[in-house]
Amino acid sequence: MMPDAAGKRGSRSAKSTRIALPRAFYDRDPRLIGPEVLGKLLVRRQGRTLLTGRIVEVEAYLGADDPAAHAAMGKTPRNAVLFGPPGHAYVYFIYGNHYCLNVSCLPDGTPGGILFRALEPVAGAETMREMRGLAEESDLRKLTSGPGRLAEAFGITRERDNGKDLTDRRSDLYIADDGSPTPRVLITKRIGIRKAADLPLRYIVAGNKFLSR
DNA sequence: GGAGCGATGTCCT
DNA sequence: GGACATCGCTCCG
Repeated sequence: MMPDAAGKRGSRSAKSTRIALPRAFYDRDPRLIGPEVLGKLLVRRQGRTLLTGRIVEVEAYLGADDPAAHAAMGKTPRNAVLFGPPGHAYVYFIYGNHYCLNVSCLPDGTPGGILFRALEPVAGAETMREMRGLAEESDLRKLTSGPGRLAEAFGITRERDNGKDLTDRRSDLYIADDGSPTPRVLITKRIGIRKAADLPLRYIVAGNKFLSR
């Protein structure tokens, strides 16, 4: 008679409280989103298997003020998603070998994004291992600790996923909040870039074992 | 366990 | 033609 979810915390299963992060979450400065998206889940439907990873490391990329950002030089066909509405996947191919996943931030017309750098596997680790081509006894940390690694483990490619709406729970790729507590966050310099290398725009879950490097 | 380096596609100058 | 938001392999200690 009183369907008050907030008052029934103890009786809710984790799955029933798993909701997609809404578009408004992304309609902000990436520097605010970075620390808040840690602890959320990246969810992928891969055939019949559900792949899930907890987000433990991200980086913020800005617009014209950030020389390291793909958006710094203005809108091109490649980076157009960063200039579009918030909450969409920006996937690019780098070094001839790897895909990287970002989510667009800020309102339509204003560029910005968050790069996903590391996940902690939650469900579907066996499938992730197959996607990565790793042996069964290999270290779990090799699955998703690095932007190229997590993209491979989740089968993320530009062809399949670029531009996809990550706020749609019915999609085969979205970001979810399962109500888990906000982790303790540390902020460091970004990794693997030449330009603007000293800006403190990397956000990590303190002490997590699945960080890159 | 760390430095060095090759692989390799795509974009922009 | 060069740069690149990477990875995994060597080689060296």
